Parts: sequence; structure tokens; C-alpha cells
Amino acid sequence: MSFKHQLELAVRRAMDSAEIPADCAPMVVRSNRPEFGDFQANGAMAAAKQLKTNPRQLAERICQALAEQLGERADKLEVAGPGFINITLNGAYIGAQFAAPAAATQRNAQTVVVDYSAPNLAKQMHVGHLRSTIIGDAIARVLMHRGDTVIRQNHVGDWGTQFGMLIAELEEQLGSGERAELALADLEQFYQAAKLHFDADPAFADKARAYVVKLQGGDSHCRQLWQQFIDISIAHNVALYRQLGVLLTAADTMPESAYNDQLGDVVATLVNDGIAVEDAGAKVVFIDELADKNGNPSPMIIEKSGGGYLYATTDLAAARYRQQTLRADRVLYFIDARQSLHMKQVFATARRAGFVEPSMQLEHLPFGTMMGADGKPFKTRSGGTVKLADLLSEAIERATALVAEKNRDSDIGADELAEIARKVGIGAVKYADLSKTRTNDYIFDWDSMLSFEGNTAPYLQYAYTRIVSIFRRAGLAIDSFAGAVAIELPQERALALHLLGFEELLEQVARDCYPHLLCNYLYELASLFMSFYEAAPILKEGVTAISKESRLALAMQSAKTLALGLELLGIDTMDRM
RNA sequence: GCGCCCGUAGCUCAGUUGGAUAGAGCAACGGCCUUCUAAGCCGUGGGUCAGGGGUUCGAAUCCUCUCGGGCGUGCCA
Repeated sequence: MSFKHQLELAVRRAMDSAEIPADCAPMVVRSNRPEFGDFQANGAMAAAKQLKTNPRQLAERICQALAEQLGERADKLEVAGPGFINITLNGAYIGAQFAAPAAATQRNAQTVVVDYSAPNLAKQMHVGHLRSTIIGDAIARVLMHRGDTVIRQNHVGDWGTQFGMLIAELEEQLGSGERAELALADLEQFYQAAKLHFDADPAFADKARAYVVKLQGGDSHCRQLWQQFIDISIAHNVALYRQLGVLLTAADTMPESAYNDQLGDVVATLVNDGIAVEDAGAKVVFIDELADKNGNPSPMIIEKSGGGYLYATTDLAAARYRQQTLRADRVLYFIDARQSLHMKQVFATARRAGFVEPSMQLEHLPFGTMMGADGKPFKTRSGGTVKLADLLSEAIERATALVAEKNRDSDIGADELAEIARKVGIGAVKYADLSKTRTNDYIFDWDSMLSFEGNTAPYLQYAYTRIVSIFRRAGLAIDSFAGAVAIELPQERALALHLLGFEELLEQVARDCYPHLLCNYLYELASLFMSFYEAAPILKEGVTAISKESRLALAMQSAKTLALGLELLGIDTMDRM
């Protein structure tokens, strides 16, 4: 049970005493100003509105009952303004929370499918894939930490029309003695070559088109060429995931092609149930829930007039698979905001067709576009897409220069410096993205991101190393340290209260799938620690044994929380930097 | 046309189911290192929350309209 939840229960009991209906929430939040105490309960005013009574008097009644509920746990309770109840907790009570960690809240673990990353295997991964990949990964980590069974699914594109062109090109290059690994060493280059070939040579173009049909018809020669291409492409992606510190492996790949043999059945089922109808030669689902103001239902084509299937068909098959085979309780789709309408269509149709049960949650977690400094989609100077591999290389390069600069006089060896630079560079890229509200577009800017000041990953990593350094200097093992927290200074109180809100925060992140909430929490934690550290000496002369133990305990708790929080974001920490 | 999203300090961004005097970082200015890592800390200045109207004890937040921007909208994914 979270710390705040204990307070909510106490306030709610006090509200019971004041005979306030059970549907009125206690609305306990951290106070935004020191003079308003540690927490404030705002529920009295809403309750008074419902009961048509005086809010101030109602708050007084709750406050009196709350005094009995909290007893010595509160130092001060007062009603302020129109009916705020300000709660100042007893310092010893706050400190005691660290000695006896609250029992974990009983909750039903869910089976959650997390659908993220999903690059197209025809090309190299580019910056457009970054957001889905790292946001999805962070949420997957948070859910796992909270005990859910997480099934990662990388719904890669491996079945589009361009694969005919690509395998025809591969066939030619292999024919001239090239090895597949070498031919495909640079997927972007290979794609360009195939495209040029396709545009310049009509015979090649015809073969490419024929190969699409043969591939999808199961021709073994085409299938074998395709498989070579796919294997190498996935290997490229997995290498990037590893560099990026993302959990996805080849085993998490659940490609579009995996649903190929189910698409006919999906369409047949929808037609038989009268959900899909033929219209202008195509099979279409008309969705009334998504009708516009004039009553025109929203159309979703699931089979082309020529007989081919579309990604809507594949997504429907995937939804059914996740229900019937994976038995998921919840499916999270980390997909670009521009596909919102498509996702709504798929969800509505999947439900109407009974592909998913009403109890299964389908959630589209959209995200905005990464923009350049000019406010337009992030591109290279020449206007091309920025390859993910290049982006990461540049981040490490810039971090290497900075780390070298900062450690001019340090005794840290070259290997360790390189490792620090890698963690700082990759962490900065990931954090810059994760710390922005998921649903908004955001401006990607090297200078602000790699200035490594303010709300950045290096600031958090630095805070962590400072704490580790304290323990190293004190000759204490941080992992096994245990000590009593005794609150004295306001900075200690603020830090302690913030630390006690971690569990609650993770609950919110798991529910809403907004990693920036975790970033904001960690940034505030690091800031509070820094202020605490300035104000509260730990290893210096004249610090009493009780203070020292308490401050070490707070520092240890801060380090643990920072390390865990960063790990859940997929960002590495180090012992020194 | 219709639909979805966005508009908060010079810049980049927070702002909880509606809560008290809207907060950070960067940039600017002023302090703090012979003492636990200065990638840090403390302080100052900076706002018509795009605009109008409404709901109420209370609105950046909810409703409505206007302006401005982005995206989507039947045979790509």
C-alpha cells in the first residue's frame, strides 16, 4: 500500500465519521507550498457541493475526526481557505516508513501484450522508429517490475509489395557471386540499388512484381531468398536494440507474415457475419461508431478489389491471435498518433466480430513526431531520413568529447571512460525522448540534449554517482546499508516524502503509459537530493552519529530509487563519471 | 468538407480525477569550491496560460465559439 494511500484511507474514515457519502473521494495530494503542510485533503469542498452544505464547516468536522484517526502521526491539522485540510505529518512517523516498508498492494497481475518498435524490414531503422521503441520498452519494463506477465511483440513489416523488388535484387547479386551478408551490409544502399534497378529495367520490374505473387503464394525459391533477407535485416535491428539497451530480441519478432495464412479466414468470417460487405469490388467494414456528423460510417477496407489484403486485415488477425492464443488481458499498441483512426477502426471491428472479448483492454498509446530545430520533421541536412545507427554514433561521439573534457584530471582509465561515454550518450538520447509528454510532437535538439544540464539523463546519472561516491568514501556497502531515518531539516523532510511517493508514481505510469511522469519524478528526486546534500553534511566533522546514519539512509534510498527508476527507463547508471 | 491533436516565460518543456500566489531547465544577471564529484547549489528578473463567452466557492485544466498550427480521411503501411 502506498504511503499516500494510507493517508487517503484515514481521511476517508474521517469522512465516514462526518457522514459523507462513500462516493466522495478524499482527494489527498502533496501540498504545493510548505505553509500548507505535507499533504492536503481537498475532498471536503466537493463533498460540500454535493451535500449542499457549508464547505468550511464540513472540513472542520472531517478535520476533527481526522485528528483522531491520525493521532500522533500528525503534528498539525488545520482547515484553510474555502475548505482545504492541511496535514503536517510527524517527522518520526515519516522516518518510520523507511524502517518497515509497506506491504505490497494486492493486485491481480495481468498478461499484457506490448506491441512496439515495429520497423519495416525493407529498410534500415531510422529516427522515426525511436519513440515507439524506447517508450514501449520503458512501459514493458515498468509492467514487468510490477508483476505483470509481459509479452513483447515486434510487429515488423516483412510482407509488403517492396519485398518482390528486394528479393529479385538479392537474387541477381547472389547470382554474380556476392554473399548475402555483404550485399545486405547496408540495407539502405541495397534498397536504393533495388529501386534504381526497378525504375530503369522493365524486365527486372516485371520479375519483381511476379516475385511478390510467388512469394505470397509460397514459392520455395522466393521464400528462401526472402528468408535470407529477413534474417539479416532482423540481425541489424537486434544489434541496434542491444546498443540502445532495449529488451527486444529476435524471439520477440512477430512479423506481419506470421498472420498471412489467417487473413483469408478473417475476411471470410467478417463477410459471413455480415460485418464486411462488398463495395466497389473491395471488401469493406463500415463502422457506425465512427460515423461523421452527417451519419456516414467510417470505411475500412480489409480486402482490395484485386484480392490483396491490407494492414487492417493483419491487425485484425493479430488482435484475434492475442485474444485466442495469447489470452491477453491488455494489449498496448505503441504506434504513431497519425494512425489513431486506423486503430479505432481495428478495435471497433475486432470487438464487433468477437475477435476479442469485452474484458480485454485494447489501448492505442499514440506518440507525436520527432521534429528538427526548425519545427519540421527531423531530417539530415540534405533532407534525408536520419538513420538510427548514425544518431546513436553521433550521441556517443559527442558524449565521448564531453566525458573526456570533464575528466581531464581524473585517474579513470580509457576503457572506463569509453563505457561512461556510451552510457551518457545513449542515455541522453533516450531520456530526451522519454521525458517529453508522449502524445505531443517534440523538438530534437543536440545542443540542449547534450548540454547535459537540467532535466537530462546525465544529471540523474551524476546524482547517482555522487551518492555511490559517499558510500565509497565512507567504506560502506550501499547495497547492504541499513539505518534509521530521523527527519531534522526541511530538505530531509522533502526528500523523504518524495521517496515515499515512488510506488504510487509507478502505479500511475503503469496505468497511463506515460514515461515522462517517471522522468519528472526522478528529476525532482535528483534535485531534492542535491539540495539535501548541500544542506545536510554527511561525512563531515561535527555530524552526530544519529544524523549521519539517517542521512546515509536517505542517500541510500535515493540511490536505490534513482537506479531502479533509470533501469525502468532503460538507462544505465555507473559508479563514477 | 469531416475527424483527431496541439497553442503555457525569449527558447525547450512540466502542470495530477478542476484547488490556494501557474513551475522547471536553457539563455540573462548576481553569489557559492584549501572541506562528502561545480555535469552541482543558492538567489534575481522574466507570463493577457492564443482570444471571446460560459459552468462554480474556485478554470491552464470542463463546455462553447473564433483565430493560428499539425495530422488523418476507401484499395500503402
